[in-house]
Formats: sequence, structure tokens, C-alpha cells
Amino acid sequence: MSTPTRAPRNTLSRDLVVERAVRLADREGLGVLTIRALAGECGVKPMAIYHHVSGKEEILDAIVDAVFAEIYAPQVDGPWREELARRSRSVREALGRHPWALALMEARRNPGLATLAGHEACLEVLRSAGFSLQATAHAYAVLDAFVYGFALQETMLAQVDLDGSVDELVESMDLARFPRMHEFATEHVLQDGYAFAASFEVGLELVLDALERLQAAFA
Amino acid sequence: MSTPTRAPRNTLSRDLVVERAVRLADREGLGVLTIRALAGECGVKPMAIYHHVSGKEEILDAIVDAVFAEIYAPQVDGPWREELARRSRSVREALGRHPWALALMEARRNPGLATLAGHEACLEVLRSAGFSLQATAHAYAVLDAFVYGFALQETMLAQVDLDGSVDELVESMDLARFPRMHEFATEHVLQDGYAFAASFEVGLELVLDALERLQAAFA
DNA sequence: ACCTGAACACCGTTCAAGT
DNA sequence: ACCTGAACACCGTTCAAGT
Repeated sequence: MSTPTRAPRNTLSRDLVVERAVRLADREGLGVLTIRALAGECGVKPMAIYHHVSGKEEILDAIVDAVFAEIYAPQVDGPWREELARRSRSVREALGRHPWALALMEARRNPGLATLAGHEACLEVLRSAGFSLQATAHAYAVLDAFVYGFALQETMLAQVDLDGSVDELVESMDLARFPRMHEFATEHVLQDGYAFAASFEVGLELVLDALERLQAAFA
Repeated sequence: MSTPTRAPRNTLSRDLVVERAVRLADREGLGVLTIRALAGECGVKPMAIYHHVSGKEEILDAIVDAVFAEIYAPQVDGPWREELARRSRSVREALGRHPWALALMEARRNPGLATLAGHEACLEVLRSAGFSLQATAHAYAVLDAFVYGFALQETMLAQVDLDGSVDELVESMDLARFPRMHEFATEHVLQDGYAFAASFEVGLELVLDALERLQAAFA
């Protein structure tokens, strides 16, 4: 008779814990990401987690930084407008793949290495393109506001879509009270995520146009 | 001997519970907003709360809607650009007063009456100003993305400021690795919230300019 | 009707113990 | 060194009981 099966030793590492945490959050949502469930995902008992990570706070910081690590870092040798557009689309895609990330980012106080490196790359692109310090500050604030704000709206929209369709939502509310929202739903403008997604490209070009004007104004 | 002091009856109501929940979250943060602490804030035992509210979910939905109720609703009889600017500033101020609101909005699925009425008012202003359905969809998506995204950044920035200053943060990281971020910190661009706040007005005007161009393009 | 106390199934985390 | 079991102080919530 062999010894009873037991989780093999040295099978766990900080990186693996973080990877499994991301996987669990993607699959089941942030609410299910508990130390106990994470341990299950790693095939280990809850207390084993604490040998690779100081606690839940560190895990949350780490999975946020893991999302930033997936995002394209803009390059100084390319045209700044295309590089920042590519970065912006990449942010939106990453936040779409990990819908829990945005809510988490907001509450975290300790930015990780990938987070800092991403900011650094964006600032470097703007400064290298000749944006003054003032212009860079405004430009980065406006671009990031648009990108993260758009992702925020998509996250909220996706959550409403989960149970009832937008149609049902609108029908459930007083049509006399909210005629414009009804118009939007019936005209299929908000019907699916695709129509809304089209606004991202439109908005991105408008914001990049605005950055060009900023570059000139704060020279 | 009088009867032992007891919390007077009929002192509680749904509105009072919601008001106290907002007050508690403002003062101590979302993490402290538990049913037990909320009961204490209302001068009552935990289980009394459940007589006025179905559970914590309803409380969270209600305090988000309470924040929307504080925000200026744009009017159709004013110039659309000024009305939307005033709305945008009011959103930013409200989210500044209640830093927990943004994180909560994101996860909620049931928009309240004040939330819906706010959306309706914005859509009405745009449509009345002659924006086509397409133009309205893009315009509202872009403007809201900017406003909420900016508030998101301010919330994050405020959280970092709480413990260490930005200076300390930058000194703690590798200067050779993040020279542009160091430049920003030393040049005082991110020094305080005020410098960053200036970007809001700059960005708002740029976005409103963009809406005017949208109005023409999607006529 | 409104409020309460005790209990249940969860959480993150500490600490002493096993291999 | 890595993993575990039992225990502690918390959650939200149910249910039966008091006034």
C-alpha cells in the first residue's frame, strides 16, 4: 500500500498563486476570490497560501499589476499618436478580459512595477514627441480619463446585460418619465456592446485630436 | 425607578438608514460600512436594520442613488455646452465628496431613480440641442468617459497621498528606471491635487469642443 | 409593528503542530 | 522549508421571541 495521496510539495510559488487568483477572478468574479477558494484552485489547504504571500492585500495588489503587465507599452521610436492609440486599445482590451480589475485598481494604494513602467512609457512617449511638461500633464490626464472612463462604462453596461436585456430594463421603467432613454433602447443604439464599442474609436480619435491641439497650446 | 432606557421606537426609517449609511461611508470608508456598524450609527441593534431595508445590497444601491441625487441636472432651456459643463463639474464634486461612490457604482446592477433621471436629463439636452441619435450616443459616451475617468484618477491619486507624499513614493522607486515619473514629481506637476485639478477644466473644454465637431459630423 | 438575542455559515488570519 | 488543523474575531443573515 502506497502512502496516502497528498498534494506534492514545492508545487506552489508566489507566481502560481497570483496566476491562479487571476484565473479564479476571471471565471467566478471578485466575490468568489477568497483565500479558501484560492487555496482550492491551487490544490492546497487555505493556510498554505500564507507561505507565499503576506495576505489578501498583497494578492489584490499583485493581480492588478498582472493585468497591467498584459498591456502594450508604447514605444518612443514610433509615431506618438499611433503608439498611444495602440496603448489605449490595449488597456480597453485588458480591462475587458478582466472586468474585476478596474474596481480593484481604484482601491489599491501600492502600484506595482508593471503599473509604474506603463505610466513611465506613456510619459516618455509624450515628452519625446515634444510635449512640454504642462502639455504632457494635461494630455495624459485627458487620455487616461477617457480610456479608463470608457472601460468603466462598458463594465457597468456588461453587468446590466447579464440578467435582463436593455429592452426589458427600459420597459420596466416609466416610459413617460424617461422618453429619451426609451428612444435610445428602441433605436438599438444601446442594444448590444458593439454599438457602444464603436464610440470608443470615435472618441479616441477626438481625444487624440485634442492632444495635438494641447501640444501646440502649451508649447 | 423608571423603566430602563431603551432606544425609542419608530425612530428609524428607510431614508434615515440610507442617510446614516452615506454619513458612515464618508467618515470611515466603505470597509467600515457593515450592518453592525450602521446599526450603531443609527443607535439601534443590528437586526433592526432589516425592518427597513431588505439587506446590504439594497443599502449599497440606495447610497449610490443618493449620490446621484446630489448632482446637478442639466436643463433644456439653457445653452447645451454650459449646461453639460455644469453637470460635469457637479459629478466631479459629488464623487469628490463621496470617494467610495465610484467603486460602488461599478458593481451595482440596479440603477435607481436619481441615476436614471440624470441620464435622461443629459440625453434630453443633447437631443434638444439638435444632436442626432448617433451623435448623441457618441457625445454622451465620450463626455461621461472623461468625467468619470477623471474622477477615477483623482480618487486613486488621493489614496496615494494619504500615507506618503508623492515625493516619497518617487524617491522609493528606482530613479534610473522611471526618470519621467521622477521629472513629474520633482517639477511639482503632481505635487498636490490642485495642479491635477487644473487638467479637469482644460480637458472639459477640449471634450466639449469635440462634441461640437461630433454634432456637425453626424448631422 | 418594530426591535432584539441567539445561532448559522461564512470571512481573513494567528499559532502551534506535523513532515 | 513547506504544509496543515484548530481556533479567534469578524461578516451577512435567518428565525423565534419579546413589547
